[in-house]
Amino acid sequence: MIEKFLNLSMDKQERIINAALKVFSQQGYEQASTNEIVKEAGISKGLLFHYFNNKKELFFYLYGYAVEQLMNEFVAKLSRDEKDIFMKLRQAVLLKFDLIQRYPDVFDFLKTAYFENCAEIKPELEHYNKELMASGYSTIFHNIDHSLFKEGIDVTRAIQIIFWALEGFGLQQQEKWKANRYEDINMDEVMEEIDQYMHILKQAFYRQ
Amino acid sequence: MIEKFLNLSMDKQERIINAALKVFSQQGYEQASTNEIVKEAGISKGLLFHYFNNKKELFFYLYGYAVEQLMNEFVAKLSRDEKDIFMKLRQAVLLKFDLIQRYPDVFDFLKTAYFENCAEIKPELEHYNKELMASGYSTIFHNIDHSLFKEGIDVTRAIQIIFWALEGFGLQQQEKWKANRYEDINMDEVMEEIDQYMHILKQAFYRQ
DNA sequence: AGGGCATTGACCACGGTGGTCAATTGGCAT
DNA sequence: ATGCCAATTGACCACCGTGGTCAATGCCCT
Repeated sequence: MIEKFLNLSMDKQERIINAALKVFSQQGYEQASTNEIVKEAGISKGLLFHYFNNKKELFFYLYGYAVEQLMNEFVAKLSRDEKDIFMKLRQAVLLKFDLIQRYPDVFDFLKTAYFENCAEIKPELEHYNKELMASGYSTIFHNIDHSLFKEGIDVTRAIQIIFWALEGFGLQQQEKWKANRYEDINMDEVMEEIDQYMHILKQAFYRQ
Repeated sequence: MIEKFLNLSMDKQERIINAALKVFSQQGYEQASTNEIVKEAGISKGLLFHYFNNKKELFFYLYGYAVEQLMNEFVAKLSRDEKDIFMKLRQAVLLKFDLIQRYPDVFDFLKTAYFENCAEIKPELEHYNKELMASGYSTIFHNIDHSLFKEGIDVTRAIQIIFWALEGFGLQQQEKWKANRYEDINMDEVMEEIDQYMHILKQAFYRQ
């Protein structure tokens, strides 16, 4: 079944994958129609169900693909031995923005999958999602040097605050970007803005 | 049409409103079925369409109701002359949690309405949502005393950070509460946790 | 008794769904 | 050329739930 799909030429695989990612991420599992997917991919309905037994199987194949595509790169590129939380988070954000720009549909798919509500897939999905988040967080927060912080500061909470600040900033940016296409974004400006926030927090929390 | 609805006894109005709020907030506009709403409200289909011309009209009536119920109270209770951003945000969060507990469905409705994607209502809705957020933010950030901050600090960004920290904390809590019923929550513990974060930020940003 | 509003729920046309399968195509070995 | 088999098509299916209607009924007041 699915071996047939894997024997396809790479670009045909990708055409189908991208079409499905797009439709699922725009409509959510239940609303996403296989009709729209095949139209978007430029193949016939029959062929899709020749490769995947049913909608659910297709969805979870995509989920696996997306996780592999994004998370593996994320975990791989985030340097394991960076001990400065600011540098680490800066790196993580940069990487995240890079991934969003390079694989917008993959990223969106994972995001909507995270909030998926459909009963048919929710339980299974929730389990995977938890693992995913946990591995992401551990990659970020592992091996952080607490001794760089001012004495008497609650380091765990301080780190949490730094993280929330970056998360908030990220969401604010995404709100701004809704209209624009990703290419038109001046990443230098964005990073400079981030660094301003980091600077404030560094002065607040780090030994001078 | 709708005058007939307004002439109903309060508790019947509320039964219908609550049913509709619940279904809309759980399923989103398009997925929400009028069948389910009337079943939940314990009335017949015909009656619903006797009060509201169509689904859309019902939805926007609910939206107005929800805004009135929540925002008016929020704006009214948030003291206009509090100049300390920490006190103001503490008040705002407390108020927000209180509203979530007292009107969970109303709150959820507004939240899902904010992320609504359905083309039939999105444009109109987006407009209202923007106004809503703007008025909320201005209520919070108006009349803040910048002179309480340490010299040389970028106050605007510092305030932003404080806000993001609280927002992040709030989201983290909501994640935790997903399982629990709102009544089982120990609000004192939550507030104490908040105060710990506030304390850290205060030390970081305020003149001592 | 009867006028008139509140209320019912069976009914409708419709659109779209996930999935199937007999028929066709296309490429390759003979 | 021929035969063969896998890749591919798209018309087709049964099904479901939808938003909305409307003739009929219930109920209350005069």
